[in-house]
Amino acid sequence: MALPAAEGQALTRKARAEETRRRLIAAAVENFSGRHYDAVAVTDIAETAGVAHGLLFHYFQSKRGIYLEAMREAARNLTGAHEVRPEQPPGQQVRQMFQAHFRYLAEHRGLALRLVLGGRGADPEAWELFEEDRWQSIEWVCRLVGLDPATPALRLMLRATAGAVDEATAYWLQHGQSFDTELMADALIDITVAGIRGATRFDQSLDVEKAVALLQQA
Amino acid sequence: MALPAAEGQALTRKARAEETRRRLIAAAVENFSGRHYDAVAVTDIAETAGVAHGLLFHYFQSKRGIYLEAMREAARNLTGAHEVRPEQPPGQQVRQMFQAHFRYLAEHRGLALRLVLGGRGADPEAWELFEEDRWQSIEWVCRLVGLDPATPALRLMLRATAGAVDEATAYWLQHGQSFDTELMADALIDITVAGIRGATRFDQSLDVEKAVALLQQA
Amino acid sequence: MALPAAEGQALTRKARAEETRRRLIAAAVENFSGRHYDAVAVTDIAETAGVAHGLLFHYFQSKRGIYLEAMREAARNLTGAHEVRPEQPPGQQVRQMFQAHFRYLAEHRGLALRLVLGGRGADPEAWELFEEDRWQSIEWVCRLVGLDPATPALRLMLRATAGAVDEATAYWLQHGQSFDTELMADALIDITVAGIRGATRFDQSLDVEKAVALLQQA
Amino acid sequence: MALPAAEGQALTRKARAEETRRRLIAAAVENFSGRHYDAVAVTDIAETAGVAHGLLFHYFQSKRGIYLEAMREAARNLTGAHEVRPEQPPGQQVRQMFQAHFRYLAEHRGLALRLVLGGRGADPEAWELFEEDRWQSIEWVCRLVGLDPATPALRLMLRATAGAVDEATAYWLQHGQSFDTELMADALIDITVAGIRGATRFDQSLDVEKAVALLQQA
DNA sequence: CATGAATGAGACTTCATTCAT
DNA sequence: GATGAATGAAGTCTCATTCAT
Repeated sequence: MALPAAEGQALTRKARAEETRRRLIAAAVENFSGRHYDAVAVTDIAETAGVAHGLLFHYFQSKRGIYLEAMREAARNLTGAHEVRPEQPPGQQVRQMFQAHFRYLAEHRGLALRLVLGGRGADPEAWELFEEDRWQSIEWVCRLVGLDPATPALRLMLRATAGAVDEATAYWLQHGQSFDTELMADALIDITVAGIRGATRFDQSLDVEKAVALLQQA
Repeated sequence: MALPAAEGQALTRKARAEETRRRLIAAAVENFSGRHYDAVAVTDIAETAGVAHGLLFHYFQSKRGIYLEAMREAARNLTGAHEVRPEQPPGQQVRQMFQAHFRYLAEHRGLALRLVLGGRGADPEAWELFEEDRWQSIEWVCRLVGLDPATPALRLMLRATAGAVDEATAYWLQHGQSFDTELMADALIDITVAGIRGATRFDQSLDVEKAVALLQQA
Repeated sequence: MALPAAEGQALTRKARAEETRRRLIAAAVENFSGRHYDAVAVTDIAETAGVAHGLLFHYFQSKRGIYLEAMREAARNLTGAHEVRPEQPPGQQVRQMFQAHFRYLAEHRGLALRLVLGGRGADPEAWELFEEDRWQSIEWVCRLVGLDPATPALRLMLRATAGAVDEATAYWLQHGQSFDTELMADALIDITVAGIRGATRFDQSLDVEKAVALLQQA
Repeated sequence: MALPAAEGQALTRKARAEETRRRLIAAAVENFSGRHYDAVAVTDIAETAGVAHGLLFHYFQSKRGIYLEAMREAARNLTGAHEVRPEQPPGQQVRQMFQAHFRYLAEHRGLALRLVLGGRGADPEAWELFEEDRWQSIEWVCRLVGLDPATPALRLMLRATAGAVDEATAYWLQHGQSFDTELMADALIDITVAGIRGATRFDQSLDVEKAVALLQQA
């Protein structure tokens, strides 16, 4: 009976540590969402989390360490928000994904504008984390509509299309979200279709019409 | 006889000063193209320009001062590179503009990837400078094909389209520029057309077919 | 029946605790032999010993505490290595002591070069521990050959002689131990003799010839 | 007439900077003479010199930078103090060198006990600076009495002898300098002679008697 | 106009030490 | 006895900015 109690205490202690760690990551996401890397001081994060700044080094070794951890966390959350109903037709799923994307970023404005849409200039290593997310979405769409995501021309055009999605999102967030997300999803599918069709200019062996039909099928 | 000599010297001094100033700005563009704001030290710029770092404050008051001046210079150069032949049909002019854009950024890779395509995260104030350029290009296209650039739906979609252009450019620069710029221009015009057409989803009073026809007319 | 069991456990616990303590001291000697005081972190020692660093404070109160304990241990070991056969003639015993000294330090190179021969600059308090050893050796030699170790001139010269022994050892360790230890012992006895004779320059009442004869008698 | 004035001012400015630099080095020597490397804070040195601590990095890049510079300065000064009259017989010159050595270190007690005699444990790199000095002295003595300083056995024994000199100095400094430096010089020459003679134990082809005679010739 | 010496705020990081479990 | 989370002092170093010359 003493043993379970000890175990219980041990768990409590470990759990509390894990909770502290989580608080630090959350504080980091919050701070880095608001200001860029160099403008955020380690002390700020510790203060936000309500712990001594030394603890941050105990858990993450360095400022960059917690930064990347925070970015990974943010990327995981964004990916997690993309869930769609797989039993629906492809066009519907893509539309749902776009809308989920808008919704999540609208709820995390700072994170959206600074980290997700912030651009490669701020921090290439962190950018890569979200870039990987983008490619996974692109490949998911390709598989959904039967296109080979390895085709260079498609990659170019779909990446360009993703840029359109990002800028549309940014514009939307910065102008009071005064556009209907359903219409935005549709309009961005239009652009995606144009991107896919445009790819055939580079690679005339591409057959995209079936994919286009699937995307446009409401 | 003494006066003209003095004037001559004054002119020489002024000219030399102007030359120093220019060297400093060039050095700043070079440095900020390679590393982000906080990673560039004032000393680095002065060293690149071959002057004492104190002089930089004489001309530009602060680090941020020379930074913005350098960004303005870069934006001016990019805009200047967009020149097209106004006697040609609109579609041709847009295509030429795209190609000039690619060409200039390919010749200024660091500036392109960090500053122009670097994203709003790196430095919002600098981002604004290039953002203004983008809007001028968008408005120029609108005027060229008879669209009202004040239409909100058009602004959203054309800004999204510009995002596609930027990401296409970035992808192109990062993958060995292994796509034909003429084809890229055509494919991006396809996307632009899709963007313009997509705008009608938000605003059914829009009539874009004449504009689309002008753009597509090779 | 329960009591003996409890006693057995208590003994086991005490023994295990003692073993942990020993492991910590050994880990401390190892670490301080390789790097100087400030370069060794408490965590390093705990890691080497395979325990939590908090435990170190339970046993030794402070970093300096375990440091001095480790130095004492090292000094004890060095002294312990100096054992000679007391039935032999004095000169032989001194020669044996020198050789034992070489042998022990060769087997504990890090400890030798950093702690024993490291010099008073590194840490005066630790230096004192080994310094005391030296004086005991000096006094042992004096007694062995019938000299009064309290004579100031002798103390000066014999301490100088000990310096020669140390530097000879250091040189030997740093040059591949490529000198025969027997010859080194003889040569250092020569220097010791010169030191003893030199003492008479300061104190003409000294009579050292009998002592010298004892030392030189092979 | 304006030009010389300007030059004069430039010189003044440069000279003042040089003076500041010197003050920093002097402050560093002072601080490092009193406490070991890690116990000295950059701020302490700056405070001693009466300047902002940032200036120290302007001149010496890092704490270690100024440390080594200070050691070099100290080594230079010690070497400079060794001047002897070259027209005198070798034995006399060696005796004079010893005495100059004592005198200089007596006047720089902290530097002597911590840096010169401080030992290799404190900082190997700094130790090397003084070690080089020692070898130069050893080679100077060899040349003076016609010995080949490359002989391994001689190197071993003379380095050991130098250890005797150092410890004699330390003992002397720590016991009120209550021994006549002339007698000390003579006694240490005795030890040196014993060292040189001892070298023949390792290398029987060595002929040292002429050198010994030169050294002993008062 | 030009220099670069001098300043000092502020950043990251390390680490001995404490203490609840 | 043993753990390791948590603390916070202290230190090195960078760098924009000022200013006398």
